[in-house]
Amino acid sequence: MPASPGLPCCPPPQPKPQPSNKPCKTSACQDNRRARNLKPAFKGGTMLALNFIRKNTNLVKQALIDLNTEAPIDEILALDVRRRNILAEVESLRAERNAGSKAIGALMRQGNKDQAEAQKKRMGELGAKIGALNETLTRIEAGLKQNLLLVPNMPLPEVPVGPDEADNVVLREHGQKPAFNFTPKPHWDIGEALDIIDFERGVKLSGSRFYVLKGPGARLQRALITWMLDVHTLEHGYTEIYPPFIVREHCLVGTGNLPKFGENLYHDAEEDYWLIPTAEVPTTNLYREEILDEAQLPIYHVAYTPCFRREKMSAGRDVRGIKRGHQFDKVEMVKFVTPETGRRELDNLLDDAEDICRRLELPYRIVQMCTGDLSFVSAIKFDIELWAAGCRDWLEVSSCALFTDFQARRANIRYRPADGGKPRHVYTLNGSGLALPRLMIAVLENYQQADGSVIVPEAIRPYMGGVDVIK
RNA sequence: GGAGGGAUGGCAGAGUGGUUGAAUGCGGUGGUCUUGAAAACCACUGAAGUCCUUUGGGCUUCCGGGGGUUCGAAUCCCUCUCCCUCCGCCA
Repeated sequence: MPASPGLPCCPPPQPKPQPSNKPCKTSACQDNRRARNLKPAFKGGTMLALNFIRKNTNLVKQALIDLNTEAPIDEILALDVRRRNILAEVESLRAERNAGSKAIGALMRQGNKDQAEAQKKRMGELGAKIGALNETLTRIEAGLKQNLLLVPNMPLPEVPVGPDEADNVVLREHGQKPAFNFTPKPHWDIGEALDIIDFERGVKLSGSRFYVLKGPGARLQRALITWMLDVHTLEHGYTEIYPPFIVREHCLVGTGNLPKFGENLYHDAEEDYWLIPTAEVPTTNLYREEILDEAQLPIYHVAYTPCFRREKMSAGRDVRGIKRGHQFDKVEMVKFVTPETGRRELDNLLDDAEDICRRLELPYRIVQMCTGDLSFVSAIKFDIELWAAGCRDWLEVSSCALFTDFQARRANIRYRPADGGKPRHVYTLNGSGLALPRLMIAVLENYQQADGSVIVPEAIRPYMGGVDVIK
């Protein structure tokens, strides 16, 4: 089944490497006024999704079954019919009024007052009619918009079909799980023994699911962050972004976190300020409401940010250790590409994330999400899971996904094709590269020694200020 | 937080109620000229929606967002947002 109206049907061309200091030619850089005064994203992109639903209703409904979810498709189609009927009527009335009003101007200039007055009266009546119809139309369009925002992305044909995570597919496994001649400890024991993770004081400050990193523990995390940013920027061709950690609501609508998943977000009670749950949100929205030049694509960005999540939906899960907190750090990669290159770019993105695991010499595996475990916005998604020897668990440290034009439609991110044709929506992708707490867990647990110390992986030693072993 | 000034097409910048989707300049595209190029000249140059007898044509909407006045709004009124200047506060 097609992922979207713009699904690529032929092998994409070789992606071009992105010069890291390419001059930024977006209109936002030339003049940031437009980027600040945003129109609702509805009129542009989302209408194309509507068009797709209209023409491929059966495909969409089958996709919803595969995704094991629901969306108000029938309501959308009904509203769509009403909308177009009323629109046709309103527009022809408007055309009539425009012509009539123009005639008034001519009559006035001729000094023909009586006829002008009569015409004014007729146009006034027309105006009332238009006003009433328009009010109905506004209501219908608002309803349509709300419903459309609840429709998930369509999975690519290659995504395995299954109702839940049991049908996810482990594609491959890399590296050797470390062998120990002692019983490896979980990271919460290692961290406390080395006095580099302070759970009690974290809870004292902020409650459950908070912790404090201390000394070499804090340094280890900082080293990993800096090192990963260096690898992605210096070797993988990404441009580093330091974005706001607080965004407006429309950004979260753009990436698909809202309106459906607001319960997992922190936001200001008085003002429209939301803490980001991932760097994906500000980074993807960087180019919202813009039309880029095709020559600017692909754009590769990498951003380090803290992430804030309420974990309402995972209450009670993973309460021990640092696996799942309300605040965590992450290095995130985001790509903006042409539709034709989207699928290939995902493989490259995944490889860029895997590269981090390989260089740290950590055992990992790649899991492909089946339809039932795909996120709301993803068309196809691969997770990277690191092996943690202490808790004997595979930890999800990265989710690499292609969103096709789903986010681009919601955030209205487009590009003008090099041949000068109509603007098209870009494809967006992202993947963690990587999430810090779980990466920390894997390092601590896999690199632990019998005496309780932890060896610092060679790749990040230059970033550890001479510390090779945490003891 | 207080006072004032602003927001127009890719950019600059006119436009204070009636063929203004928007002058003019720059940029861009195509053409004429030229051995080639430049210059000059000519033409074209935004987005979205919708309908039709759909390689095309019609209509509607859009001059920061929303609302109002009017037969008719870029133009008048209200409101919000953002930018700039000055004062206050501050990492």
